[in-house]
Amino acid sequence: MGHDETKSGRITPHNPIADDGDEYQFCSTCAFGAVCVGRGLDKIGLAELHCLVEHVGPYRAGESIFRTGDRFGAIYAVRSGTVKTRQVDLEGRELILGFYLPGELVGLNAIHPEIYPCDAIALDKVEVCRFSFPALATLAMRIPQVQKELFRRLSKDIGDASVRNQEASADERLAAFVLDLSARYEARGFSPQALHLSMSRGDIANYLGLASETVSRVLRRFQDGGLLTVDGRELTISNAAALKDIAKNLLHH
Amino acid sequence: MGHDETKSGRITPHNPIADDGDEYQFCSTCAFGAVCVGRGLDKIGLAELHCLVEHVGPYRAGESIFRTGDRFGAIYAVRSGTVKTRQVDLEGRELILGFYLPGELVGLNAIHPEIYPCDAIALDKVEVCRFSFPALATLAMRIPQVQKELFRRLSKDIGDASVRNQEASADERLAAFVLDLSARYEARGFSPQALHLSMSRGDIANYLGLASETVSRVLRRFQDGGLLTVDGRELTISNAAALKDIAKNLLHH
DNA sequence: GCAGCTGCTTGACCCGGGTCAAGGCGGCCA
DNA sequence: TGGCCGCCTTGACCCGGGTCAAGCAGCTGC
Repeated sequence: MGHDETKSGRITPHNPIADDGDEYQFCSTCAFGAVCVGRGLDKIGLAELHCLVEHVGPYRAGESIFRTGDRFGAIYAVRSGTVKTRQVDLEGRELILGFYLPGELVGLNAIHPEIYPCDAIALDKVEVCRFSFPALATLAMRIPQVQKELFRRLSKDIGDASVRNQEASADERLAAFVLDLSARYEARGFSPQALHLSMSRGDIANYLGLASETVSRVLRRFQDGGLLTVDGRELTISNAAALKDIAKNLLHH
Repeated sequence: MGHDETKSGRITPHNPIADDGDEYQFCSTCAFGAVCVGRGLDKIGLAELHCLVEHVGPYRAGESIFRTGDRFGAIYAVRSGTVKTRQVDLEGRELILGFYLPGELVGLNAIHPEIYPCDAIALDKVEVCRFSFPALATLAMRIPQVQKELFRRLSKDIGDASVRNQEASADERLAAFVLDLSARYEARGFSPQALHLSMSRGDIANYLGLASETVSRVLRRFQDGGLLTVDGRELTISNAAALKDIAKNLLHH
């Protein structure tokens, strides 16, 4: 990590901010940054991103990062832990919109209404990076990769949301949910087989449009069929191929 | 279109592009332009948008504007007619993602995969404006309103897509669908009471996750209850308040 | 005119999964 | 250590809406 790669004509070897190692270290733990690095954002761009980011947290399970109706000012990248977003309808029923793992962006759906349309709630100990949206938009005017990355992330969320709209059996939904989580963990360097479910069965059910009893029953059936093992909130996938076959119509890969 | 514009020092008084009336006329019929005007895009910005837009069509009912797997290069604004987007799954079943009325943007979900993830199909005679996305992104780097409008539209589509994910009864879905169409027509200057459904019952059913028989039955029930009148594909809303009450949990306004 | 087709409507039946209810299993605090 | 509370599981029952099937209305072409 302590390696300094002086590109072009850098001449301030002792300046900590000039230490690329530190930059990368910072960004390898900060999700959005990591993506930018991966996608070719250069070191100067990275440094600028670095300047406008603000570390927030840790939040404890149950605490809100933002709430419905708050004025929109920033998007958040999850650094550690898991966040859920939810709406509460007129009758007080909860509707889970999504779960966000480290490296994922929360709040993109608030740009349009300029008000957060949902609550973002920590499911466990959570740390986030806060990106002031006006500042980010301004940076995007100067750095094409930043703009491109924002467009890409926004577009991706549209696609992801539409996939969920499909009518599908409980088995298909759950298989797809498990595989989706697995792939997202894997993309972040975690094991794709052994996953920890930070959310309750009730949250999963709500998110998938099922009853929590159904989630229990289907998981048991999957376990009896040798597709996976569940022990409380620890889940181990043992036959990914079979799960993929069940979920094939929902996989957007 | 044969107009040439010299930006910054404008010195060509007889140049048709300098005629603001023409510009606005153009954009009042071109959906995206209209929005830009409404949101304060200045005349110079408008002229630049004008340059990169390309009129395409008319398409006849059933023709594709783009197809699944085509390389992403542009987004489309509907000028007239109605467009549906759909995916076809492995078993050949269709899944309707959305319907697009004049003034609405199609193709935003293709930015991320860089491949159109769905087909866009004309439901009747359709004309569109084609915006080269690279060109639009470049313009967005220079004109904040263009960038902002793109972010806004992308964000809005995320919110709209998530709303549909809710579990809801057939009555709620249909009431919300009718009211949504009504509001979108009204926003474009059409009557909010008397709507023409360009899509088949099957398409509506598919979009809402219902069977077409159910759509028929619910519409009949609504008609018997005096909420609306249906005659083939002509629909007249007679009791919007009652519909809103049925759909209240799905209305995102 | 009639045939044929496609989209819509209506009825009869049935099943996936929601609901209700009764435990079981931890985890936390006194 | 015990009692409580939240989460999870499992069983029994039931209903909304899907499916199947039959008829109907409007359109196009011969």
